[in-house]
Amino acid sequence: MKTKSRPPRRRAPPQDPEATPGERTPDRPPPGSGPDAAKALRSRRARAQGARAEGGRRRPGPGSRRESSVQRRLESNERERQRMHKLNNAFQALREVIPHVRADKKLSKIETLTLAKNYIKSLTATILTMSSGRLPGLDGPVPKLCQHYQQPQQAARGALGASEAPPEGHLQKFSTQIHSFREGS
DNA sequence: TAGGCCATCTGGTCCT
DNA sequence: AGGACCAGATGGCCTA
Repeated sequence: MKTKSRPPRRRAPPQDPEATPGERTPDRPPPGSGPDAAKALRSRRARAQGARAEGGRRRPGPGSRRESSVQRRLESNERERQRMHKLNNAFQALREVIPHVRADKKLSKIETLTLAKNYIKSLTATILTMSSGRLPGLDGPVPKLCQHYQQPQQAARGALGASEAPPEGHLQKFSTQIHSFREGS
């Protein structure tokens, strides 16, 4: 897909904080309408959505109160932006420690998470394999790691009836995934 | 042009 | 009460 990282984009100028989402694009139906609305109302998300769909624009109070609420919204937007920037920095830090083949191709977020998960699994499997190889004088943290990973996971497998890949399977899966990402699938 | 990915805005809810 | 978190909505950019 993407072959190179893009420069940071600047979004369109901020919307009027008093405008409801439905007002932004008249060509899309307001959220919460349609056959799924009744079911969705039960969830927390849907309740929020429903409130928005009502289009109930709060009557702004006197000028100063309106201004302060606009100000609060802008501050809140800024905090949210900062929060997302921190999240993106964390994603970037994660990308930098995951080995992948195409250094010029920026991993997407979902690719980063998926590769990281399988990378951790493969490293864990490697450690477990090595530590079961009767290394002399090995009584440090590795046997503890063995216990930590083997016991709960076996218990969980038993409980869920799930079939987990053998240790070498993780490495295989990770390597396969790297190559599939390289090929852009 | 469609689809994927992303940044940003937004309002509800949770947490301190 | 105020900030953090969350997820839906929206629109821009890019590639196939």
